[in-house]
Amino acid sequence: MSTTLEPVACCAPLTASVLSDDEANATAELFKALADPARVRILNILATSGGDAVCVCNLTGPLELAQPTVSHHMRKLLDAGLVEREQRGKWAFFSLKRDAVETLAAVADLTSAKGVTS
Amino acid sequence: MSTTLEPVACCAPLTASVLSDDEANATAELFKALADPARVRILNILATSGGDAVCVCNLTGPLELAQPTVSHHMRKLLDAGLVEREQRGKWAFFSLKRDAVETLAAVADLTSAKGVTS
DNA sequence: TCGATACATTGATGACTGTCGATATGAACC
DNA sequence: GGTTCATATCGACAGTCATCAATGTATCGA
Repeated sequence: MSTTLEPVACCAPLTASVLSDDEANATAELFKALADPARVRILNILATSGGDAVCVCNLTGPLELAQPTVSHHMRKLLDAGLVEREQRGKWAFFSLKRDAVETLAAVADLTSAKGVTS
Repeated sequence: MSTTLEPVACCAPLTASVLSDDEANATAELFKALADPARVRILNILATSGGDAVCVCNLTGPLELAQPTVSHHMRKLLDAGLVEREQRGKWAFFSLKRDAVETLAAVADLTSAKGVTS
């Protein structure tokens, strides 16, 4: 009965499907955009603003960060496709991009149990 | 009619609830654990292995990374609470931690529309 | 006990990232 | 046109991170 309990070699063929480089990179990039407390707070503010766009001057205060820093973070979120930018006069308004957030939720689920879906 | 279209000041009171430092940091830490292509692939391999634990020697191959590097990534995932470690003789087997993945999915949803529940 | 194997840890290095002051851009108002 | 205000970009700095060679630790087989 020692055969099944302690395999001589653990390195089985590993039939699991491995993500392609592009898929893994894209997923990591998406998570990188969220891997910072300031950006997490920004997205939370946007999410809890009832769908309305928020201008940068409304973010520097709660975040306690300098204006260039906030601008830097907004660019990251913009590049990741998580937010949208809309110019209103002097002000730049940002809002959550719905489909991107759905993608995020999907990827989070993908991490848990995808790759075997039919 | 110019009053409502272009506000003199955009900086409204901003009633949105701001995440606490601890909450934002914890969320960012969780995403940091996923902000790397290698770790994304590792989780995907663990997820697609049908719930069975996978040993490190099954990871170095597909990941094309040196053994210390894989060990480094496993520690990150372990610290984030995303995986569990089980020693079987010489081998270290890792498996996905179910509740942690559920937390991840919850946080991903939190980012989209929490703070107004109830 | 000895050698081999699997994995973790250390130390070093190169690359990336968050932060902010200074400056540039651009729109609104006089 | 000139001034003011909101935002973006640049440049610099400090801190973090991914990577791997070398080494340490622990387990198994002989």
